[in-house]
Amino acid sequence: MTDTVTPRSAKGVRTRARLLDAAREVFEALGFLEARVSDIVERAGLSHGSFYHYFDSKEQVFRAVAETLEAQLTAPADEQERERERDGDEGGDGTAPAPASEYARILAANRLYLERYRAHARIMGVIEEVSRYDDHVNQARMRRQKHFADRAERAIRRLQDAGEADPAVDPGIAALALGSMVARTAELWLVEGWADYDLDVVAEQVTRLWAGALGLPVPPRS
Amino acid sequence: MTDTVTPRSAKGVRTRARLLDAAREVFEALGFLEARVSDIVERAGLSHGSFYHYFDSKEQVFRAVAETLEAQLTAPADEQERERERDGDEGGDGTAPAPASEYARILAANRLYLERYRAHARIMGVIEEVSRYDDHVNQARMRRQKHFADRAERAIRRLQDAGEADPAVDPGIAALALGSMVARTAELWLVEGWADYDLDVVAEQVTRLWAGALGLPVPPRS
Amino acid sequence: MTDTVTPRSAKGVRTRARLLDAAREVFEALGFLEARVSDIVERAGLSHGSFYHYFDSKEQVFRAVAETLEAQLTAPADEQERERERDGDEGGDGTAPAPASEYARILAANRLYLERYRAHARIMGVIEEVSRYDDHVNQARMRRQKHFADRAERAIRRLQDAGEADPAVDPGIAALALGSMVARTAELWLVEGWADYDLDVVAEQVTRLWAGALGLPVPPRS
Amino acid sequence: MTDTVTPRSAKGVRTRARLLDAAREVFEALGFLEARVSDIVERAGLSHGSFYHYFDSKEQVFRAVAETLEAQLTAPADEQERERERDGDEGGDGTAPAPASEYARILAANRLYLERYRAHARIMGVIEEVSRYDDHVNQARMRRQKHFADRAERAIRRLQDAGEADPAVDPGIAALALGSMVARTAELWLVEGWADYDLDVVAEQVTRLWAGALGLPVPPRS
DNA sequence: CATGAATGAGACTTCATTCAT
DNA sequence: GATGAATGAAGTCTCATTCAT
Repeated sequence: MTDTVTPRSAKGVRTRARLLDAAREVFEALGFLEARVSDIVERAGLSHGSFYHYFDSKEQVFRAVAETLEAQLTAPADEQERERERDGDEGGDGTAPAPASEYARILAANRLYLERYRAHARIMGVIEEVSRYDDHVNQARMRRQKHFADRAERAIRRLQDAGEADPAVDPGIAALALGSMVARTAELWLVEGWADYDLDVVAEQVTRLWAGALGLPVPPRS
Repeated sequence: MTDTVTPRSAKGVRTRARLLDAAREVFEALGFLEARVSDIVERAGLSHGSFYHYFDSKEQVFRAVAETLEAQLTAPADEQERERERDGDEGGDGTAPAPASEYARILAANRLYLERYRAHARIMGVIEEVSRYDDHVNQARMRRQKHFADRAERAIRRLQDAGEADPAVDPGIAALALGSMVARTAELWLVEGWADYDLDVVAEQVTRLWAGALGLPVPPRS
Repeated sequence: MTDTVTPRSAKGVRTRARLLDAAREVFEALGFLEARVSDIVERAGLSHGSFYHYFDSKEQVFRAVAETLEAQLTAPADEQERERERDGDEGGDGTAPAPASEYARILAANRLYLERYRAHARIMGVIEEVSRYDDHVNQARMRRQKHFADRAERAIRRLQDAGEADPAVDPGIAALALGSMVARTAELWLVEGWADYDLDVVAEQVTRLWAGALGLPVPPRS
Repeated sequence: MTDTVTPRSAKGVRTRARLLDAAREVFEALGFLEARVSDIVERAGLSHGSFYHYFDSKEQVFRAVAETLEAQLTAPADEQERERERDGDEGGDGTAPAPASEYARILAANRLYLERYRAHARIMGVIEEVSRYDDHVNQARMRRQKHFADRAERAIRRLQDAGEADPAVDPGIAALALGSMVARTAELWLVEGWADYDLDVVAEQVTRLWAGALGLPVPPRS
């Protein structure tokens, strides 16, 4: 009944990190079920004992991997990401980014989501897998969905109140549906290999659909 | 390596069907991983040997269950379903259904999809699970997605050619995204218990979003 | 507890024969352990039920196959075999066979043994296999060995009494050893593929060794 | 698919050895097919897991057991064995052993083979069994045969060149046949219980036959 | 005579986890 | 902190044989 441990020494911190890295790589390569603790410790160059010194179980190490991801997905954009967003926004003619229209705000959010998803596509696929049979992971996934849905719902209400969005739209259902649209499109495209699209194009298209769905004005053909 | 068998007698047909039914029920109750072959044969009142007389493995029986489902989901609407569609369409005031406007057609398809999904929600959730680690099941799932996406893509092109849908929309991406919207909304709502919505409302809302996304006219608030 | 049956009708006789033939072919192709009753009935174009109508078990059908073989191996030479023996005996110069010298008699017996072994090499290999874990089959094999050993022992005694064979040889041990020599040589050569020898050469060589071992005169280099 | 392991610690070495010993004993008592992995681990006082930590399968542990045996059978005689050889050689009258005549050399080799075979008769019988359906084991057995046959073949050629052995003998076939004689005699005598002979007598007799077969001088009746 | 559906005991094997060093 | 040997529960699958029709 060795209790897992939060490392106290610098060496312990490094060992734990090695295990986490190895775990992520193995899960990416094999999925959760195929991955064995042996694979993880082998890749980390450590022993079984060390693994269980830092983690309770295979499930728990996966949760640790997944939580890191979830945090990264819902974090506010960092400077680098805001930079890329401006680039993607300026269109082909090199003009300055549009002022923060509603459409532009949605586009920025969608781009950010897709970029992050793409950066971690493999492990996102495994999270989709594991969330089907691990409650903890599923709850984390649901929290993320809710996070995006709540934000979207508030935005829709605001736009309806401002007379810009179709008042016949149910903000709750619309937030669920539009978030689902982006999330599953990302999965099918980036995990399942649905087709070989360009990220800018996909971001623009889903944003166009999103805006049109709410009755917001959409830009003409670019 | 005992060869599985296609039943040659009426009794065999019945036994195989009993196993399939039992398997579906067990998978619905326990999910794929938790389900044991013992559970299935116990419920079917048969022996292990009988199971392996008809199926190679737990995987294979699940594929058989899933294929039945996939076929049902993509089949054309039967009379009963068309009946329900007319009921759902007439709104709360008992007026006649709208003539087959584009909106009405999309609504009908979405209602049908959601009704069928709801009728099999449990096993649909398990299919989502298994498709993450079984290639066969995943391919069947992908075929279903493609089936819906192709139909949607053709419809979008037709509408664009007729000058009714936004020509700036990419039909391929839009078909993927809108199909994803409905599919994942169904999953989160009916499998994950996202919220307790009314089917008519959800069908109307996703259809409104779908139509708006393409730039089609949407009805005013009902 | 269906008792096996000695077929009464002509049809039954044919069915049993089909099963025996199929069994021999399957055993030759797969060995005993790998062979399944399913393989046998499939090849015979019959059902499991039919198999157990005529045979008690997989062991028993093998014993039936083996017994047929054993009988053929120990039977006196038929006309055709005596014919071949004369051909092999006459050497390259077409002269008449030598009169029945002792050497010639031993050669004839060894040739006959090797020819029969070669004609059934596959199944002989399987008999060697099965006799290691089936008492019945082993006893049959031992009876065959004893049959040859007894004959050889009597011949050795006779030759010793006639002052032709080395009196220091123990007839019992020599019979065992020389029989073993021919039997295992046949197995290694014809079943294990030890080398690609000519039957006439092998027969001549083992006979030469056999005769020399007993102190009998051997012919000079042919 | 857990990788088996070469023990890294002294304890591991001991455990692996315990398993090997237990396996040999169980195989001797039950034969290969009847032996279960459970029997082996029970006798070793270990768990199933430990077994599969060191061996892939029942087949593999048998191969390890067999390889040890094969090595012992083909090793050069140790001091103790040479001692016994001298004892056996001196005959009943207590005279000194003959100088290393060819006959004496063959006798020494045959005695050694028979003694070793007798010391491991049970497991040798099981090796004969298993080699009929396990390619690895069969190949090891064939290597052993070839080892003895090659040695014999070289000796025969040497004797022929020296004008001592019958030049009409084919060295390859004779080596196969005489090796077969000793090997199968040992099996029938020591495994199948053919008769209750004395080892010295059998060694002397097969050597007498062997020498006579090659046309070498054999000692008169002892 | 023939069919083929049904049986069921039991062996092998995996791998997450524990524990002595 | 680290090692790796040891554990053992649990589940899949095979196939000879039986039996109802």
